[in-house]
Amino acid sequence: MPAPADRLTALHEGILDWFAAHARDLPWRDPDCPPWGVLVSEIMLQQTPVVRVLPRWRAWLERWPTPADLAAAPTADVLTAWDRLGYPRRALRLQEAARAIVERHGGEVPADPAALRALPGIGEYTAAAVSSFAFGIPETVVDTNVRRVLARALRGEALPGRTLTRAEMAAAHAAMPEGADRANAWNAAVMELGALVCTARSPACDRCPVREVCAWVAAGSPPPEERPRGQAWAGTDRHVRGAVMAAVREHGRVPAAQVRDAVVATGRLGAHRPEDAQWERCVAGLLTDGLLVRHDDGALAFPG
DNA sequence: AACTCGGGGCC
DNA sequence: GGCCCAGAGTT
Repeated sequence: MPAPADRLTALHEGILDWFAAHARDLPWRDPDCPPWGVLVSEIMLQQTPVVRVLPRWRAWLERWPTPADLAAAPTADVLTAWDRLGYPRRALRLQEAARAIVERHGGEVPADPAALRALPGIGEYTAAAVSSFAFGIPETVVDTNVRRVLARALRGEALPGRTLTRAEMAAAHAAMPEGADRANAWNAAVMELGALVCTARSPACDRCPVREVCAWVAAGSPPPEERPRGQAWAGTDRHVRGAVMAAVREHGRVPAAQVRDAVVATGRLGAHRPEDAQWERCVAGLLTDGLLVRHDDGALAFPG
């Protein structure tokens, strides 16, 4: 196994060359894609796989090609267009961000990571990603793919820890190659390697360009440690909230007396039948979150 | 640091 | 059925 500095050099060459040959042809990577398209893609890709984002992203950019277009749209249209991408509050934040871009930045997506970070729904990852991918500013981009690739290649760990630490960010920054162009390519390349080869469950090490210098492979590819159970799904508030949103998407407006029947009729609840308290908690939460409004007659609908 | 917040496809 | 996915915001 090489010394750390040599390993880093080998990783740079191996991953950058691999990316040049194997990168997916994603529309938001097109040099002609405007920063707005990159921003929309990053929001949609938060916790949602590429294959599900692609069709929604195309329709979105065609319908709202600039921040000003989205800022002026009825929020109900925005939520409907979000469709089933999940976490619909992201759609609200994206429209709020578009309005802030119009008000604070003259309608142009800002390049500065701090200005991006100040927009609704944009955290440390997304701010860095937009700066790097849309504007060529070599910020340190660390998503779940980057965390996993670096955990394996540099530290020999099967999977990264539960939360991103400052030490991990510093290590990711230190691992970047010199030069803005190479650093920006590196950001995309490590993510792509994690998405296509160095995957969470069944990494394709036989196709990996850097298996010779990977600390995890060198250690014999030890299995990950037991991790605490993730959130359950069936019957949770998230499940019920999603079904309520689906009912409103399908009908546009759901009379108060028909809410439960309409939601059950979506088929999304399976066999689960919420208790009164859960119905009320979920609808109240959606109203509080601004994802629904209640009309004077009690009917539920999307806002605006 | 731990929690909530969708949804679908795959093992 | 559990697990994972280009995370963010709140507590």
